[in-house]
Amino acid sequence: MTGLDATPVPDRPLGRPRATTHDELEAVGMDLFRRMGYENVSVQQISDAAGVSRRTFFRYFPTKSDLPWGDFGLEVDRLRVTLSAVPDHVPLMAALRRAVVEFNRVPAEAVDQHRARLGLILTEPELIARSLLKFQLWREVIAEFAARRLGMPTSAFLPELVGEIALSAAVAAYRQWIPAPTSDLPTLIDTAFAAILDLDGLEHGTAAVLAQRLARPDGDPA
Amino acid sequence: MTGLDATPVPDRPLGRPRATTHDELEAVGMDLFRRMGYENVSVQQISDAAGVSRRTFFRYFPTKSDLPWGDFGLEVDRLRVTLSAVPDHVPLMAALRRAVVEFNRVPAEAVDQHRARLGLILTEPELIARSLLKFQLWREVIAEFAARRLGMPTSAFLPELVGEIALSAAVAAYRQWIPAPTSDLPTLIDTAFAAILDLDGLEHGTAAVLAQRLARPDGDPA
DNA sequence: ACCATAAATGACACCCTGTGCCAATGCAAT
DNA sequence: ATTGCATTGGCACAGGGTGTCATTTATGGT
Repeated sequence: MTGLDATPVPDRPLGRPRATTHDELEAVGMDLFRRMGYENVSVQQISDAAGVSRRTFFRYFPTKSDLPWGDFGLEVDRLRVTLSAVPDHVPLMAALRRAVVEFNRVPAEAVDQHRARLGLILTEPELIARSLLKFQLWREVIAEFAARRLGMPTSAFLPELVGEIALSAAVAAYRQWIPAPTSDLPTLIDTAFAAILDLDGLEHGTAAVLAQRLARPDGDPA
Repeated sequence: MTGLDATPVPDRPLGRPRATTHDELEAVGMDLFRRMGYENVSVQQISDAAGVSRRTFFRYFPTKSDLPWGDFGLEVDRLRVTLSAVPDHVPLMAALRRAVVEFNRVPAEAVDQHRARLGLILTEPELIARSLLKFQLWREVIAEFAARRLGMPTSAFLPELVGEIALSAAVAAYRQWIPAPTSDLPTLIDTAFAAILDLDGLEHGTAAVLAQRLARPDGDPA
């Protein structure tokens, strides 16, 4: 050290260097899950494949079922930021619709990986169970926004209901998207919101219109 | 037995008599949960308290987290029967609204117990997780009905979405009802449906009307 | 009375997840 | 070299859940 340049936070401040990363464990784990099925892979196997002890795995992920979720907290923050930037003149449901649609727009090259992730999450029973816990954060962000708009506390009935509804739209769209490689997730979600905003119309022709919209190749002339 | 009456299926056809029942295990378990907290009670403790081996517990319930659900499959069947009896001229959402409201009407003397159950289910993380699996059956029944009405397969987008929406209404209502001993569950659920059917109106006065409706003591002059 | 049959129980062994605890490791600064 | 420190790995342990098998407790026939 020549002692001139100040490196107050030199990326590894102190102590023994890490033996792995969240990303590596996640990659190794997802690979094993895809090849052998989620419940046929033990944490021991993942740890071995990553060259790390079982104990260390649990220092990076609180649970085996957290693996497929990546850093979901960050994603949720992204949604919160998006919503906080919405101008006041945009109606509540329109704002949510747009925000949720954009939240689920993934780069073309990441689509397959994302589908695999969600497919696992909404297929494997243990992960389905876990998803409700994870999505609580997401719902909370929606509820906060609705609460601001309606002038109520976040925990009030209507904000929480709006959070549930938005999540319903997303999850229903996920379920359709996962097994259909040609479908477009943002379009599905937008359609879900359209349906929700005209539930009473479904029996009177709206359903047919929406179904036709989904049948089109990709463009979304709404 | 004087030996005259024919009993072709005498309730216990053969073999060693059962040492316990679902109801007994459930009662014993729920009592322990209430006094010590769900996660502080082991299956061993429940089994001991019921005078049965741990192994036998798992012959009656597949999981510790299934205990608070009673015979949910039967409840779901009840909902299915209700819906199948709805005349064709009743609009889709009106039928669901009514059916879900009635499904959640419990006799006055069972209210406290039911609240305790749901409170546990929607409070304890492990049980929250389990709830999604359980409610899948419930959602499926709603989706079946919507599918019939819309002339689509049950697994189509819109029927599944309607199932999600109905569940949202119920769950949001549960969450408000649990910590509020004076609130009325059917009224909350009915209000949730009212809100869902007029989401765009929430910002323009509907929210206030609904909130006021809930503030009233009990009667439901809709 | 006796014996076959059948269903449920209990005991045991086992694997897995998740956690607390502590000594060993590897790197940086002194 | 020594010290400081975060991370690792090993170990023991509680608890959930499952497969297996001998044992128990009834019924029904002879």
